[in-house]
Amino acid sequence: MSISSIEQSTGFLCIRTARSMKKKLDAKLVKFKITSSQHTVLSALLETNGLSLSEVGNKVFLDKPAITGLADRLEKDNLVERKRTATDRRVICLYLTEKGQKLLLDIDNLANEVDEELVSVLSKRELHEFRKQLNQIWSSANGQDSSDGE
Amino acid sequence: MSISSIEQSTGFLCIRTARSMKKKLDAKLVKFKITSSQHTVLSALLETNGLSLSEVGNKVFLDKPAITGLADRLEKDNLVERKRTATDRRVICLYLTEKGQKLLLDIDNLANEVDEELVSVLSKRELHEFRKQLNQIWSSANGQDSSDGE
DNA sequence: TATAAATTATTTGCATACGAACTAATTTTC
DNA sequence: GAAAATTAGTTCGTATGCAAATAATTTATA
Repeated sequence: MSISSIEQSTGFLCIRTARSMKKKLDAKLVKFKITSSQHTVLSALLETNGLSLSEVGNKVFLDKPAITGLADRLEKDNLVERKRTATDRRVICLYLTEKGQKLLLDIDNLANEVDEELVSVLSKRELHEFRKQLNQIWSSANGQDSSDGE
Repeated sequence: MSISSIEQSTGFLCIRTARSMKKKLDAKLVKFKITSSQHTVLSALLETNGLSLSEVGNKVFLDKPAITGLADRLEKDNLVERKRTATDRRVICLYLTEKGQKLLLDIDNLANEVDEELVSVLSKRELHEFRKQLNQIWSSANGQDSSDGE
């Protein structure tokens, strides 16, 4: 009978750390009146301006309803724009507005700084390892790897 | 001028991985009709049955409103019980019910299995490093002492 | 001792997230 | 060419999380 303490669970540790990181990111972004989740969507669009909502979801790994909500709020603030495609009228593409592009460029440096600050306790080698392990876990949880079907 | 892609952000990677882990944990727990967040609260009480809501919050690192909500839902399902303390009538303590204790013992092994499964892509050494780094980042972000007893 | 300050839990308001069900549009099948 | 299946996005219900404001109670202090 193992009666595990919470800290023994790696899942708990990871969720706790992620929550903490998100909190810091949000705190830094609040002066720009966007959240970290919104920032990831904007960033995805900076790479490729004009993505369908589904494509955005695949990039930031969020479900459709979450993207719809994020797009709603970003559109309300005039940071993105919805445009229905002519060729396939089911598809709605998201585009950064002028305001959105400008905001994103302003934020870009800050976002990197915050990110570096968060992991500043790790050495370069450790950080490299850490990122690799995060990706390994994530890939196995989302790839065709996991032996436990369903 | 770095125009960072999302994957370059360690914060994003960690949040994404944590979300993925939480999703798996929740999927495994759904047959017991509790969520991973609720499970952490129950686990905290298994260690010490009878904690004030604030103490629970400190254990699982959630704010008071979150604990209030979790306690509401757990109480609704008769898994915990609220009792106001006589000595300090501001304090409300949470206790596991019979049902809660039983459920938690049933789950305990499963929770460990899921957790191990999630990190099964890492070697023992990597897992040790990974957990250490999670704790380092979390500690520095929360101004805690980075003395992880393990 | 009167009252200001601190503490504990709750409430309120906002923003995520997820699953299920729904609508609209397109593609596939027969 | 019409029914069926598929796809894209939205809506709805539930559960988190957080910040700020409230209420109740206790402690500190002038």
